[in-house]
This record gives sequence, structure tokens and C-alpha cells, in this order.
Amino acid sequence: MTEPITIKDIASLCGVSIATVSRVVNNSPKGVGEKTIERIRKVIEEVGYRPNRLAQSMITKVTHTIGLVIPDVRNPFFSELVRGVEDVCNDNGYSCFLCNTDGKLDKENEYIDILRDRVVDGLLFTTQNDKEFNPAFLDFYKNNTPLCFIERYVDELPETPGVFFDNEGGASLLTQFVLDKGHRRIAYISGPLSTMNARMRKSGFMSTMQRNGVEIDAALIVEGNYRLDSGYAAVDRLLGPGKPTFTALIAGNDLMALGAYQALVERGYEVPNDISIAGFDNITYPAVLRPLITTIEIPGYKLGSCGTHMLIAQMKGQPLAVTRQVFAAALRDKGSVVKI
Amino acid sequence: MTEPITIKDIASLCGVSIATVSRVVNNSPKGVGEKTIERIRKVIEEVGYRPNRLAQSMITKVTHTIGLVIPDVRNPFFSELVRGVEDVCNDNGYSCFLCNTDGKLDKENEYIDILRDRVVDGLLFTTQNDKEFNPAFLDFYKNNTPLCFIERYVDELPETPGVFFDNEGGASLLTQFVLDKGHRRIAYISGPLSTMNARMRKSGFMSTMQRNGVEIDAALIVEGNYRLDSGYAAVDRLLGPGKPTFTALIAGNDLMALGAYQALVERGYEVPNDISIAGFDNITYPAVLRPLITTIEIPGYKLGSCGTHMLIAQMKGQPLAVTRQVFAAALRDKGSVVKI
DNA sequence: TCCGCCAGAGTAAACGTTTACGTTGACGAG
DNA sequence: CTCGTCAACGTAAACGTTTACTCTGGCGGA
Repeated sequence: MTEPITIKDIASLCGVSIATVSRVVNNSPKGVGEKTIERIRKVIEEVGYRPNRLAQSMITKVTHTIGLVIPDVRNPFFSELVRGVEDVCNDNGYSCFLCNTDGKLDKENEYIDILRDRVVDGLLFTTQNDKEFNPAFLDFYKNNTPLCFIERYVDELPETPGVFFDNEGGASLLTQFVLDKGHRRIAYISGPLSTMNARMRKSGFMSTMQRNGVEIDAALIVEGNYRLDSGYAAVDRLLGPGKPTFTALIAGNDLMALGAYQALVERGYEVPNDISIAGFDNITYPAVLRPLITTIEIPGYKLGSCGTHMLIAQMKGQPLAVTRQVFAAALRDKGSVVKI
Repeated sequence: MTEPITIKDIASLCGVSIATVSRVVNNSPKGVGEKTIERIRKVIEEVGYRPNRLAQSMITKVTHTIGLVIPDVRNPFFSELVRGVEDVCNDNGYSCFLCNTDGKLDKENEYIDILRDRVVDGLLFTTQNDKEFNPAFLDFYKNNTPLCFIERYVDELPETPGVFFDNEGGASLLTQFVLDKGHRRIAYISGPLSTMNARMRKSGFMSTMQRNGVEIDAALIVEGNYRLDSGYAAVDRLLGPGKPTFTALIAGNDLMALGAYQALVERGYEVPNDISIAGFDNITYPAVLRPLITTIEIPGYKLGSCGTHMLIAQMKGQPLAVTRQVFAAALRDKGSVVKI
């Protein structure tokens, strides 16, 4: 019920003009005497005055807020990422609006409008769907609103800054690991090939196989949708009537790897002794839970924090040395791939 | 680089005053002719004008933003909660600032200041630590800034609205379930008793035992810290030199239950055949992973969405029918408790 | 003594809205 | 014809800041 204290209150309390108060609040270069500064500082401290950021933003046109647009916080990869973003924001005096789109184009659009209305200084954007292009981005482009993509490949905006994960390199690393264990007949369950990262991972797999002079059997390459049951179903397609024609299986993510694991076990195969399994994501769970899947870790926190740094640099008008930063993959060997 | 379109632009484009434009934008009760409305609407549509929310907020003093303060989004319970909050916010035209405090008092304070500076309309607050009271809340109280606690018991502000989980009832439900399976010697690993919810859960356990006329052996009650390893360590204290003196074990959360599980298995006991185990939280993981723990589900999403509804009601000036809403517990039987 | 300069401070416009209040003109009643 | 009424709009103040510009007085140099 008590009205908030404004700069006017401080001014009249100190017997100076609001301009003077404003100067000491922003400790502007000069123009205020030592003792005046002292006096004003003291009063501000005493009454607990804090400038209204809305009013500041009205005139400076910067809000020190950013929009973070992701499909769903509940996905552990994104909650890692969100935390990375928020930490860096906070360290730099920014606040962050969280927006969940479920990967739906209309929600993406809605949030873009909302965030523009709220005059965010920049936008951090991810989505699972990178087929459809959202023309609203062009507005941001025109307005010079800083933008940073996270693992999103948009042909229409090739110059837009972004942080990426080295999907191809990760797949390569994992494939080489499996090959080095002696496997030659390797099945591959890809993610939906409508997404760029599924294509890149598959490409990493294929090229590594070829580089090692290993023949690729088209019958061992199937497409899933990144969900548990699609991994399960994929095994049905991979397994013919007789003995399995492969000794190892790589899935485009851990969820599908787990689904495949379940299917294999149910069909009487032992993992990893009969068939080795590997995945992507390093989805984590308490150490006690089994099975563990050898996997490629995607550094969610790092992608978030680094993307935010890039965004902040842009907002500060600093030219970016590199507009696209790609993060290397790391292998997490958890024993689900064995020598043959 | 292009300057954003303002209400002035629309006004001059239509040859009317900005007041008239403002009226049609907010479709104020009356005072504008039909064809004028049409004309202005059309121009607004054509040029894509959207009012600047900062400017609106300056004068109306409402921002349609809220602050959401939690310990860490990466904790699955909180990411569920966050999603619940954000969904309800979005449905009601609010945006939400996400703040991670790691449960640290100084970060809580920092965010409270930040959010006040940003003129949020309301605050949704959780923390893991409910021993220390933050005096900054009193300011909110004085300012009549709507506040809603989430599972936080603050003696100093008994009237503050909040949403709660029925910890005691949940523990009761779980204990009764275990008792009904025939167990009488039941060990209990509580969370840190500095937190209210650990105390409440323990109390639910104790009272249910007593209500059933089952004697409580003080040696079977130990305190952990909600972490995996504290569950593991607790088993060492519970297990004497000879045979186990209990047939079932209830932990204050699933993580400790998993730690206890591991310890028991390593010591050669079979779960659940030798010893049954139950926990709290319903931490979820892909269906394939083992073991599963019979548990009490804490409805994170619901707590978040309901808390947000309560907050919005307050912000709209609607008096709350109930200031404190407590959510019932639900049992998730996953087979880790068996009959004896 | 006079002038110029500069530190220290104030004045007022501006940011993009909302809204209380004022103005205008058409129209109907008397 | 006159007056009042009301719909349809305009005017201008206000929100809490920042900042370009102006003002004042003291001091040093010629």
C-alpha cells in the first residue's frame, strides 16, 4: 500500500534536483561535488531507494532482459541448458523470460510477439523442429535485435549467431569406439531425418564406417523418432527370422537405445555380451539404476551459458569473433559396448 | 535499425489523436465511432503495430510479469513445477522471470531485489531451506505485492498464501501400505530434520505406526540429507552385526531409497524379497531402468499451476477463498514392497 | 578590473502509453 | 429557436527516469 520511493523523493529529501540524484545513481562521469554525492548516497541507503527499471528502460530503450525459447523445460537437456543461460544472465545483470513452445510453430510465434512487446534485448532460441522457418525472425533481423540460436540450423539466416553441438563429430567418435572394439556389423537407429541433428549424426556414422573401410548394410539402418518405443520397434525391423545380423547397435539417442535394449532382452539376447549398445545424450539417473548406456554427452549447460555469452556480447555491441560456436562431443563409456 | 512503430504513427496515419487509437487498442467501453474503429484496426493490422508494454506498465503500474524463485531447475521436481507455472502464466497473459537460488539466502535476497526493481506483479517462491527467514518478504507484505509460497512454511508470515503437498498424509499413506503388507519392523530414513517437510513426513510415519499399535524402535529411525549417498550410509547404521532387525525400509525420498537399495544389495540382501523398500517423489526415468521404487508422487506440475492461479487471483484483486491449498498424496506401487 | 572557464548544479524535453477532462456538433424536445 | 444531451473525438498531464542544454558563481590570468 505504501507508494514506492521515487527519484523525486530522494531529490526533495536532499534538496537537490532529480538530475543530480540520477547522476549519482548512475555514477555518471562528473558534475556532482563530493559532499553532495555522499549526502545523496546516504539518503538513498537510508530510505532504500532503488530506481524503477521500467522507467529507465523507457528512455534508454534497453531492458536488460532476454527471452529464452525452448520446447520444454522438463526435458533434462533443456533444464541443463536453462540453468546455464540463467546463471550467465544473472552474472551480467540480465533477467530471463522462460518460454516453452513444445516445438509448436504457433507457440513460437506467440512468444516471439510477446517478447518483442516486452522489449527484450535479445533472444535465445531453440526448437526441435527445424523444417519450418518462422518469418518472424526476419523482423528481429531487421530490428537488429540480437539473436542466438541453440542447435538450430536455419538456412534462411545463415549468418545468425548460434551455438551448436558437433553431432557429426560425436557420431564419429562413438562409431569409431564401437569399431575399435572389433564390431563390423553395426546397426544404426537414427532420429527423425526431418531434423538436422539426426541427419548429422547419421552422416557421422556413415562416414566413419566408410573411412574404416567397413561396408554399410542398408538393412541395418532404420529411422526412429527419438522416443523410447521407436527404439523398441526398430529392433523388430532389424531382427530377421534367424540370428541377428549385427553385433552392435548405435541409436540416435539414449531413449531409443533403452527401447532397443528392452526389446533385445525380451527376445532373449544378452546386452552387451550378445549385442553391444550405444546412444547419445548421456541422460543421467541415479548411479544405482540399470542398465547404463555408453553414450555421447551433449553439454547442455555449456551450450546455454556460451550461447548467452554470445548474446550478451551482441547486446553490448561487441562484434563477435566467431558467430557460430560448435561444441565437441565427449564419450561416456559405461560398459554397454564390449570387445568381440 | 528500423524504429518501432508507435501509437503516434498510427494516429497520424489515421488522422486521429493518439487517445482514439489507444481506445480502440484497449477496446475501451465506448467513445469511438464504428467506421473509425474499423479504419484504425485496419491500419494497425497493416503496419503490424503492437503497443509497447513498458510504456503501458509505466502508467498502469502493472507489468503482467511474475517472478518464479526456485533452488534449481535441474531438479526434476522443480522443472515439473516450472512448467506448470509457465503454462498458467502464458494462458493468462503473464510472463515469468526464472530465478535459481540454489537455496542460498543471499541469492534469494538478490533476486527479490531484482524482481522488485523490475516491478513484477507477483512472486512465486520456493526454497529448500526454511529455517532462515528473509526479512525482504516483509517489504512485499507492506507493498501488498502478491506472494505465493510453494511448499514453504514460514512462521513469520502465517497468512501468506501458498500451495503445499500433504507430506504427513503421504507418509501416512505409504506407511499404511507397508503395514498392510504385513510388515511390523519398519526402518525409516528421514530427510534433514531442519526442513519442515522432512519433519512432517517423519511425523506421518510415526503417527501411523502408533495408530496401528505398532511399536517404534528408535534404533530404526535415522536421519539423512535427501542425497543418494546418505541413504547408502544410513543402511550401515541400520544394519547391525547380525541379521537385519527390519523387514521394510521407508526413505524420505527416492534418492535415499535408491542409495539404501544399493547398500542392501551389496550386502547380499535381496530387494524386495528380503527387505522391502519405499520412497517419496516418484522420480521418473525410462521404463526400462531398474529398480523401480514404490513411492509417493508429489505433483510438481499441479503445485506450480495451482500456485500460479492463486497468485493471479490475488493480482486481479480477487479475494482468495482459501489461502493455503494442500495437495493430496498419491501412491505409486512399483512392486518394491511385498507381503510377508 | 574584467573576462573566460569550468565545476556544480538545475531545467525541461523525451520515452510511449493511459485517462480524466474538455470540446465539438448533431439532434430532439420544448 | 434555444437549450440540453450525448456520441465522438481531442488535449494534456502523468508515470519515473535520463540527458542535452542552460545557468550560476568562484577563481585564475592578463
